[in-house]
Amino acid sequence: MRGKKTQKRTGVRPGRRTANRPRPGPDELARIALDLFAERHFASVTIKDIGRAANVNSAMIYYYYQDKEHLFRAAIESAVDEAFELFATHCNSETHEDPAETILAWFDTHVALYKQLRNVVKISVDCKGVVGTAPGGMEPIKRFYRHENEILQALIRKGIDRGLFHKVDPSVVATMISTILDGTLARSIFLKDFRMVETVEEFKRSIMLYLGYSPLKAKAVPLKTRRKVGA
Amino acid sequence: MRGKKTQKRTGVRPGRRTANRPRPGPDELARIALDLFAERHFASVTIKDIGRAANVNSAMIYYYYQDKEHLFRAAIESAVDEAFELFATHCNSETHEDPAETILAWFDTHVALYKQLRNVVKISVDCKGVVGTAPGGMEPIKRFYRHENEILQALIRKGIDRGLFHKVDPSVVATMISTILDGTLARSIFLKDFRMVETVEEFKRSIMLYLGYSPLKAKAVPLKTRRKVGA
Amino acid sequence: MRGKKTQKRTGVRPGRRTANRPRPGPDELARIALDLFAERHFASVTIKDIGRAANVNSAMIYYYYQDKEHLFRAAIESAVDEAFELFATHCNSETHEDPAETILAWFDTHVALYKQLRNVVKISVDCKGVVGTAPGGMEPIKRFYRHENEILQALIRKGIDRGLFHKVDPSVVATMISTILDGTLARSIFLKDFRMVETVEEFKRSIMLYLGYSPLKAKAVPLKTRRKVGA
Amino acid sequence: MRGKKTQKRTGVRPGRRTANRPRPGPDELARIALDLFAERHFASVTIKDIGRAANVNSAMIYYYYQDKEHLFRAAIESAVDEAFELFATHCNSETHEDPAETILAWFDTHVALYKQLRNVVKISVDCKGVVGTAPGGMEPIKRFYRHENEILQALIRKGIDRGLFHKVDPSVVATMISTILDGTLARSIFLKDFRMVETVEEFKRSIMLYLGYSPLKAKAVPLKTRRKVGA
DNA sequence: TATGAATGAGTTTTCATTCAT
DNA sequence: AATGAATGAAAACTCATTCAT
Repeated sequence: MRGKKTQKRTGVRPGRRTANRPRPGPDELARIALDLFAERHFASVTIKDIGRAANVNSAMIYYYYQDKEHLFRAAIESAVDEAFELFATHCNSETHEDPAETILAWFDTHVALYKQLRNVVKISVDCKGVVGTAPGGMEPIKRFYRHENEILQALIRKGIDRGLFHKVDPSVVATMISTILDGTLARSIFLKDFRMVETVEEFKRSIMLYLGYSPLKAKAVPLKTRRKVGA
Repeated sequence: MRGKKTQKRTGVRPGRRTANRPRPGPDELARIALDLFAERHFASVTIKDIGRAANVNSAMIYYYYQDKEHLFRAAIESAVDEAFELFATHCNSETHEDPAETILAWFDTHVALYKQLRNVVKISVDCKGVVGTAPGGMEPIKRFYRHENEILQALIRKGIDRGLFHKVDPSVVATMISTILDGTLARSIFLKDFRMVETVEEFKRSIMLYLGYSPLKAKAVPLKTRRKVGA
Repeated sequence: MRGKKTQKRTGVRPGRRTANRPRPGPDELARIALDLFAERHFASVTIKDIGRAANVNSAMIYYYYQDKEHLFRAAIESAVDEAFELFATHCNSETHEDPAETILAWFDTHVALYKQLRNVVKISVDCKGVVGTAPGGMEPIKRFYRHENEILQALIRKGIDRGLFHKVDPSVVATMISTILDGTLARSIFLKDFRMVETVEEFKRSIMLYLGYSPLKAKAVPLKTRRKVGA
Repeated sequence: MRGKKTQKRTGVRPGRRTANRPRPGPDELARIALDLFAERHFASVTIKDIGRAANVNSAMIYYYYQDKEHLFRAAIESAVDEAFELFATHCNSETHEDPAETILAWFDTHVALYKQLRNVVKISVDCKGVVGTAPGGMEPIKRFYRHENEILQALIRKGIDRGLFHKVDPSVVATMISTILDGTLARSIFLKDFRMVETVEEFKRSIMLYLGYSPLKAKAVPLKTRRKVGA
């Protein structure tokens, strides 16, 4: 009991790490964990798995995070943040005059980046089972969908204002689009033979039809920079 | 595979604790397990949980099932079977002449029974993480979606044949509907404030629009050859 | 992930135990744990230690006890019960007419059985640090000391009633005796060279002096008509 | 052994965070650790706890102490030293001519300072479980009790010499007093409703009775400086 | 001196699974 | 069929201790 614990342990001693590669901090950890949580499930991913994936001693995880669950929450936030960044990038790069085009590009973005975006869906589905009824547990999820909704609503409102779309309820249509994309991402999780591109292409058409949008109307409006008039 | 043979359906059997309720056989077990798996997750549900929920000694589960994973597979099948039954019931009760009406009723069925039907979505999302790459692991899921697709395709084809719908690709539209419903069910899992009824109502409108369906056309069709037209 | 868990583990399989010796139930477990807790400390005793001492797989402890702390509580109760039994045996066997003799025998009992009785003291000292402020955590301890106090008070009252003792406050003297015995037992824990027998002998003398008891008085009184002789 | 050499007592030293408070040296560390060890238990107190309590990076503890156990030993010594200081203060301030008064004051000191003094008891009880059979592990404890015994013996001998006390065995009575005080301190640890003042008051009376002391005898002796004739 | 980061060796606890009866 | 008891394997989490800086 006494001296036994004092003995120098042979072999590798703690406290080294000879600068192999940039050691992951809490954020990298969360991002790495996200991938695992999205692929398997909170309960199926072990702390050691995460440590291994991050090339970190698994005890380090507790240095940054109180808990596996706290890490999970950080991972959710990470997923949401990542999605927000994608959205931001999208909104900046795709500054079409025509809101319809932006919406269509929105669909395309989901197709192109479905691997990242479906993480949000996967984690959302798991989330309740993990955080239970803990206060604020579902917050990031809600935040994500609220944000997405706002973006879409704004676009729809813009289209209506310009007389490009029917006078639909922007909130409802935004939810429809979001729901369609959720369904698309969900499917891509569990159905290997899901023809995402093809299906999304039809969804685009369907939504435009629903909005009463025709490229003709858009063309009628004289605008300076107009690229890619919807195929 | 699921051990139906072993199950005695002969009502109350002799024994000590007969008074309480008939001992659950493998099928009941799978159904009970399904609820738990759908609510939490494969890895978060213990065999004892299932035993407790089924009022059965957890060792008994191994009498019927080789494995927790085998039970899971049975649970999936159970979910799929249950969904199929709902479909069958739906198809029989809702024998509308007009395929559009049947499709619309299809949406309504999902709204009405979303609690059962979303189990399929939830379990589908989890499935890959549980059965991994095991052969046949995803079979029931695939079967489910194939079946749903067939039903929907048949209806769409019928509509096209009767000139009620545009000449769309039945397979694609079936997938669209299915995807929309998946999105709807998925959302209902993790978004408490999802306005399912409202949203689905618009989806119905949107799909009908996409199919080029108007009630007028349907009424225009003469009534004589209208009994039991499709199967 | 799939079949790996199904594989038959070679070597010893769970579920046997070929009737070597009577397997300890929860009570034996608590008693065995008591010895370890009394010797070391709650936090220094591992569940494996207890399992080893009881010749039981340490997971079995969780079959009977929710928790290490619950086991500790059971161990306290076990210590208290054991002490109560000793007290009961003592009271039955030592039915002296003279309460002074019973009190003196009480000291002797502590000397004779100090190894068991000091467990109560040791565990009492540790207790607060383990159960914290949990409700009812200190209950058994309190119960023990209340019980001891009642026994001693009754004896003192008897002595006073018979005119053998001064009119002291029975409650206070009972506490004094109890405190002396605690001190004695505590010392025996950490001082190897503590001369318990000798010291207790003097304590006996001291207490009798304090009570104003002399064997002469006791003997002087004829045994039948012994009611309230002294003033 | 305890690293007193290393400690700078030169008030505030230069450095960054000087403003807050002087960095604790090994002695302060030991004293702070003592409080924690006395309140919880060696094994329940982490090095980080101690660092936090001392407002020091826990790694610094290893700068002063080889080991957690070494720190514990220093804490014991600290407790013993602290008690010795109290004793010394007591002996100096309470220089009664009459040894009985000094002994009575001794009891009072314990009542007044029980919070510090019971640390010794608590740690003594824990000690064996921590240092095991390590050589010299129990030394400070033994030293403490030997010292206390000497003080008390000297007083008793003085009383006997002056004809104030019966011719008792000074060693035994010293042990009795010490044991009573241990019992008192021990109780105060685990029994909230222990009436210490009241009980100790009776112990004082009891011991004086045992010693055959009466204030009258004391008064009979002419003495130059006599303050505070026992109230 | 000081400190943040790192680590190996536990410790408690859980659980699928099996066996004797 | 049924069940209580048993077990090995792991998982989450802790912590004394050490190292680079």
